[in-house]
Amino acid sequence: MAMGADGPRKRATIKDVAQAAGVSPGTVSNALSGKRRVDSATQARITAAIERLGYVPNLAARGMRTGRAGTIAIFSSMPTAVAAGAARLGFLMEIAASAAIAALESNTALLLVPPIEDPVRALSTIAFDGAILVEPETEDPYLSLLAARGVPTMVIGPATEDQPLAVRIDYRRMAETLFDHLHDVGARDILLVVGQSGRASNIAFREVFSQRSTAHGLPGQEIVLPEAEAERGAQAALRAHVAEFGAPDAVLVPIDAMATGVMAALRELGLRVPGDVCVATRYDGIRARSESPALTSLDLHLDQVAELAARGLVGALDTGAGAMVVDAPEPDLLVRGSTVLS
Amino acid sequence: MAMGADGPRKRATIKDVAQAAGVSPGTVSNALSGKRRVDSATQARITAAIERLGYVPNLAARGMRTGRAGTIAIFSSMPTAVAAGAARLGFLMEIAASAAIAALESNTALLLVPPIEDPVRALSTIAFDGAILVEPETEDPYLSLLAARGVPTMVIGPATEDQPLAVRIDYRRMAETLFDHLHDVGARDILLVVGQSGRASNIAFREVFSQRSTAHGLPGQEIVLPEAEAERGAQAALRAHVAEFGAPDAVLVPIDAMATGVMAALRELGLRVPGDVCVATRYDGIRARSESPALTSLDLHLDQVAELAARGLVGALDTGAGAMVVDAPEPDLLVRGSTVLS
DNA sequence: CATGTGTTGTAAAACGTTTTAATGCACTAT
DNA sequence: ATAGTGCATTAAAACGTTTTACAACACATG
Repeated sequence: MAMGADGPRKRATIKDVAQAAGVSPGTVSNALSGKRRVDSATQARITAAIERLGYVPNLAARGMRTGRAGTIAIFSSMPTAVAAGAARLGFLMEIAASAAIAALESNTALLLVPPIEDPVRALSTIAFDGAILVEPETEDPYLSLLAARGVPTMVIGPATEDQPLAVRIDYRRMAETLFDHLHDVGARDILLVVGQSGRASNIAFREVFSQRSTAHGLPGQEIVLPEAEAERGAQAALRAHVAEFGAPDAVLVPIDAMATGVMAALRELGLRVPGDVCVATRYDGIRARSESPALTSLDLHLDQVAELAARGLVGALDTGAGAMVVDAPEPDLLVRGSTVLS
Repeated sequence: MAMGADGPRKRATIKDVAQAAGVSPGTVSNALSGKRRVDSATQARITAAIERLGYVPNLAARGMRTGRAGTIAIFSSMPTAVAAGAARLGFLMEIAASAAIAALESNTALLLVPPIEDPVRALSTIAFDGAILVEPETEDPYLSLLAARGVPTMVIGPATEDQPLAVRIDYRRMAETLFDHLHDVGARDILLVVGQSGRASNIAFREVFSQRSTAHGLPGQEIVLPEAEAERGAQAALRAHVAEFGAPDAVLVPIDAMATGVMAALRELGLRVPGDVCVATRYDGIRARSESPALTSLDLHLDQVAELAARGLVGALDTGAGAMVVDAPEPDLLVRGSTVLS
């Protein structure tokens, strides 16, 4: 000791505080956490010492002892979550922003985990107590990994029986709202353009579309595409469809990247929106808004959804409660220029 | 021990692995980290044991020993960062998304820390090795807190002498590019609408605007507003300005929320964009794109900026290098319908 | 007086890793 | 033979908390 001069002062520890306040480390710990009463006089001495020494708890040490990291992670396996440019700001980021706020109010920080090639490595590199998983697939790799590791996981997505923590999204309701709007504005030859993967939202949209079409006695044609080349694929597919069958009255295209492709194809073909063809999509994101005309879509109330998810997860972690399933708020229709002349 | 049945199996520790492989914990640690050579035979036994026991390192324990949390945090004190709804997806989130990807490639996770009332609490609740600070103010509370705590902090923002880690943003260049574009499309009576706070970007825009206006012999009027009520304030101020001075040829309004207000006021006054008045803003975000016509703005290459910042910070943490200052890529003009008829 | 009860405080163990200094061991060079 | 040199490994000491079991004391109760 007595290391002389002005080297980078080592950070004060709880021991230093204890010594300065003339108590034991355990007492300081109790004073800090409030887990046990400490005499108000000692309490005062301790807070004074903390102040004077500029003590900041070592969170790693605390975490090792308590087994809590004080963080939750947000994941998504959606390939679109990592789209380029400003479109990167989609669904996932909108939820993340709100979840971060809600989490921080519970003294928990949010880890942003982008989709990467090697989920396993991510999970063993990053310390977190629980996870929020956005729109898991049917056999989602993250979900099974997290389950195997026993990490409490809050799913934002489809309702499943065996998922104890969830904010349930009603994709059928979305499909119904959009379909009915198109029908209301007079569309009869409605075309569905939808993703191929087994995601719940694709399935729900196809089911509802088919049911509603049958019920109204409409043709109900659909184009099913792989999600990967969403924009380009949708553009080409729509072009081909119009060439073969002529133009529909309306296109219902839940995935916004595909909606961009659809709009491009319609422009290319000289078809007017909404004069010749109406278009509606699901997520009111930057893509829907940057189109001209802007696309009719849904307000999914993602801020509320995120808050429910974050609070629910943190609550479950704190109380040890195993299950908490709530429904997302009902989506509201946002009528824009792509279905109604402004 | 011998606790009978099937309780929730305790997670395997490095000791268990060591025992199973017939070596000491230290050797397992070395095998894991690669910090020292271990014989390939023992290496194999160890990896086998890890596999068999499903061992996952306890990151808190590791962190305590190494003093590294394996995370970096991203902050911003910008009030606009927490705007409501989809507008929440601004600048900050766009940077965060890209930074998260870059960080994860270096085995570092990104903590999303929204602006809150009590920064001090956030800093002692959350464990992180370094920070990315977006657009700090002149006397930024976060910056001084982080500095006081000795946390390496990468600033994305204005160039300052004493900041060792930075991705420098050239706000003057942005102002010049936008002003010159407005001048090029024929605007002569250009109005600047800008924020009141001491943020570098406000200062740069005012300086450049004044210099350029003088150089060209233009009136160069400006409206300076508090950032808080950006949208409403800009709308009212522009209305008043037009009432007093008549309509300008063009409005240069760097803050996108204010640009929204300006557009609203122009609509209200029955002025056509770009026929009567051109409008340009700085950040090509959701607001700029959702306007009709969409607003001419700048591509700031935020993905590259974020990558530079994240990599630079992680590099500095790893190597202990104290300084790393780089320039952000030059912004590119995005000409849209608000300055040129499409 | 003996016993119980509640309140503050303490000492020491534990959490699971990494790192340091030391140990054996095989081999080479003197 | 002796010393020197690497190499692979180990034992044990940290890292800074929280928690457990216990002690000391004051006070009330029988």
